[in-house]
Amino acid sequence: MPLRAIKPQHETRTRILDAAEELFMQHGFEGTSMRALTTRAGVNLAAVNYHFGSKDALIEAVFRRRLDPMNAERISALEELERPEPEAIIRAFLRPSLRMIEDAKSGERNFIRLLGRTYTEPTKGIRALIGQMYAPAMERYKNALERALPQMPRDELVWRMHFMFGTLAYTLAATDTVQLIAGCKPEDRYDARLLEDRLTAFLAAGLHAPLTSSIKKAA
Amino acid sequence: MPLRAIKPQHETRTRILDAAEELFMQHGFEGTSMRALTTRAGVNLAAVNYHFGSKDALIEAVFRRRLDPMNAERISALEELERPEPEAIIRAFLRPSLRMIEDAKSGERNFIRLLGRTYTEPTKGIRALIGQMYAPAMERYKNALERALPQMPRDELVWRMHFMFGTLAYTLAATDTVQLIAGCKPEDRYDARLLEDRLTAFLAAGLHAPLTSSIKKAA
DNA sequence: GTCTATAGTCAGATAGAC
DNA sequence: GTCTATCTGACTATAGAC
Repeated sequence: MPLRAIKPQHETRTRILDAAEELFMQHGFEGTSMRALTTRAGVNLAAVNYHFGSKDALIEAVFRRRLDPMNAERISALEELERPEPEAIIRAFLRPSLRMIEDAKSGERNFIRLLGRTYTEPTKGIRALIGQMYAPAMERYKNALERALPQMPRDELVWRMHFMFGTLAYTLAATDTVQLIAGCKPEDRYDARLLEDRLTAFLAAGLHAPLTSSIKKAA
Repeated sequence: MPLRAIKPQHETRTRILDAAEELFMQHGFEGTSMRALTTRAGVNLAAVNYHFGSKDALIEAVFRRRLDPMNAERISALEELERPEPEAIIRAFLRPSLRMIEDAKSGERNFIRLLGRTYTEPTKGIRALIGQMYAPAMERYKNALERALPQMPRDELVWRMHFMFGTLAYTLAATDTVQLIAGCKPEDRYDARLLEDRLTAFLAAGLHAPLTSSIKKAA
């Protein structure tokens, strides 16, 4: 049997998802037309509506394809930790997303940047969707950090998790053209291991920051 | 002379800018039509083109109105520091933007959320514009932190500034509907002073985080 | 400076042949 | 499943009266 006979079951779907990932990342959801998208994918204009039903449903599919496995990986990485200390928990959370920036060949790098941008997406529906997909992993990580840091007021922990999440989101979304602070070594940007070390050092220190009197008072 | 005779010089301009701030925040740039915008502002459809020339020029004006004064404030706050230690530098940077979230009456709160979102905006022109407006303040803060932390490798400092910036951006952009981590006290969200304390504690600790061997090796 | 009316373009979606 | 052709609506921008 010739190899060519094994044709991907949904090649057109995949081509559309890959093109959508790239163009949504570059131009945003509203800025990407169905025409541009189907042209890039090399498929017919009507294919998106045939396979996904609508542009909105395509957006949802783009996130589901990668986000559900990524969060499943986060959950299993957390469960496999023998000694769930804060630093290890942070690394377990960071790794699945950082690994994607190294993969320039498949669209994972596109996706991870798109994701970083979408945390602050204006459209309500998309935010709700993302929140829903993250919820199970978030709940477990929150519980794990509460156990690892029993002395931390719960409100303050939630804020610090927000801060950690923001740092990751921004780091993932940043592109070569966003250089608010000049002087970044471009080659370090795609070194997931080094970035993980940098982020972990920064975030673990922030998580352990001493509680000032105003913070204690608010708790 | 009746008070009503004192009419703001460019009332229409201001109404447009306020409406743009709000709608851009809610629906993004592409998602906000001139029709929706002028209707909300209570002005004629043609007014945007008359006063600003185009939709793009309006977007630029929205940012210039608040960002230029905000960064000027950052620069003067930095220059007024007697002992420029890291924590004081961080506070000087955070304060002008956090103060805006308390002001629910004028559009400043809208603006600051819009700004948080725009750091990761896909459109190249807008990113370049924002970068340009930030450049003078960024350069000075970078220099101040380099002097305050002489033992820190320059590359690592630049990364940590990126992380700090991301944390701030995400915190500003987050709305009531974005609740990736459940359990945030809503009333704390608009307390700028408490938020400044929380952010400063977290960021200062991150900035001082010990350098791991992999980070030292990369420097 | 403000308005109406409209030009000119492009969007997302679909009907129906193959 | 894939295609062409096309519908309907919305968009930005502008011309020209007041």
